[in-house]
Amino acid sequence: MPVAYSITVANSLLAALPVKDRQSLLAHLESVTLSAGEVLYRPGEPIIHVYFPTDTLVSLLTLADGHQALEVGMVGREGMIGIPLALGISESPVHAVVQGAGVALRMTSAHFHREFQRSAQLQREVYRYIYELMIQMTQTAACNRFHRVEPRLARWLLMTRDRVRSNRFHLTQDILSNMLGVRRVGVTKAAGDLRLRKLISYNRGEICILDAAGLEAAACQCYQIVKDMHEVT
Amino acid sequence: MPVAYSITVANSLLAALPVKDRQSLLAHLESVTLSAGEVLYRPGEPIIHVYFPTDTLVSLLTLADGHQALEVGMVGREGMIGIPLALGISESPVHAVVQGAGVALRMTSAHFHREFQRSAQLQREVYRYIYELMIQMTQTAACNRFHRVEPRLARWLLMTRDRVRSNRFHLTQDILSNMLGVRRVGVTKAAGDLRLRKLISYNRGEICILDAAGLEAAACQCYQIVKDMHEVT
DNA sequence: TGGCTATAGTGCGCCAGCGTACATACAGCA
DNA sequence: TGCTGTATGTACGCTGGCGCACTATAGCCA
Repeated sequence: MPVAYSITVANSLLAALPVKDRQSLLAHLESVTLSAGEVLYRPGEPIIHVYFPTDTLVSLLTLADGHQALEVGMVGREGMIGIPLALGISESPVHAVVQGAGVALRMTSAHFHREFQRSAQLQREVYRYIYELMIQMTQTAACNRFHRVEPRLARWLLMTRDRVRSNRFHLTQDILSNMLGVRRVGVTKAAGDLRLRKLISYNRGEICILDAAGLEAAACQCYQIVKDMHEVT
Repeated sequence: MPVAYSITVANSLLAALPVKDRQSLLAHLESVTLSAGEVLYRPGEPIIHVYFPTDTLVSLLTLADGHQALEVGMVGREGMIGIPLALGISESPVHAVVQGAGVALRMTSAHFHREFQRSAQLQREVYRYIYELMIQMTQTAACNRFHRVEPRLARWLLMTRDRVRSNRFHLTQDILSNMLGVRRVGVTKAAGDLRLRKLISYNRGEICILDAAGLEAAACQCYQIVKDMHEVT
């Protein structure tokens, strides 16, 4: 689908580009609707497109022998999927799975490569984003190691909210358990507790954040740490 | 200390550069001896130098509220310390702490910046290394989440061995516990077991790998996964 | 209307790792 | 020779999360 100029600002990474650079990207961008569960990248397979989410959410997942998946990064409107290309690598080290259905702008690897070489501004933004993603990844790693399920769940919901800019989203406990690297039952317990405290509500996958401030209090500090870094840098 | 050309090949990242590029770096490189425990970077503080380890080992550590440190990355002769500079950021998101004493080549941030702009080859190598580091980080994240202490310890020892190219190195259990994000006592147990199985020996911090193949068998697959990626890519 | 599937809730035994405290043991030095 | 600090080993109760199995409900479709 051809892309209107206006939609490019819906992705913060693109929005940060000067008008001229953004316009030059337009011709190669294509608007696609991604559906939940869709797998954008698999480790070892070549990257066909890069994606700039506007109102969708994508998880970066890694595997470990004999275990379920674990989310190591979350990408929404603030970033892009396909950063290996910016590092000169044409495949992804992780799975990229669509979490929240929605619209993203995409571009073939070849076009991205050309535009990337041409625009110093684009380079700057992408590298900066890689840095932010590394912060997110390292903090998430420590969080997964040390913190209890409930604070981690709270953090995850808040991060999702920031990226989809909505207090409601669709997510089953089963999927959540894969993100957090815990049993589904663990999510049931933690979520049940958050609901008891009137911080969230949910029903068959429809999650709603009722009290964002309260949820922040229930989350581990990792949420604030990553958020602060993002804003300061 | 002025640097002999020959030593530059001791760091794989530098060694991969064409002779010309490497020679142009020479003038700005300085050889320094790093001692164990030395802190190269602290989050929020500006990066003064970048480091190219030759026979030293540096840990990248992150903190989480109210907990000990956790290692999220390990850098030896195969890489460099200071990648944020390559991403246009002048501070490190993580602590960088010298684990194994030894020699590294270093360069001021300003010089690095200039050389980096000038040499497409250097850019290529550094970006490629960033990619590898991301693989290491994501795999480590999953490993820390899912695997037991003993396989993780085995993996850690093997990774260290690969980087210092020696079967002996100095490391107390206390330090190890910080790397793995577990109690010191947990390390005592796991290490004691590995010793019983004649895979390693140790005495007051002097660790020796006796049976590398056996240790690989005792380690989780994460070791091989990261290693394979490194070699294939 | 009934049956099927996806989602969520409960129960139970188990254990790795935690927090803590204390007991060695070795190494260097006065 | 003894002192002191560092490194290592042991013990004990606790608990969060695990694996597993089963139940309950809600939505969808035949």
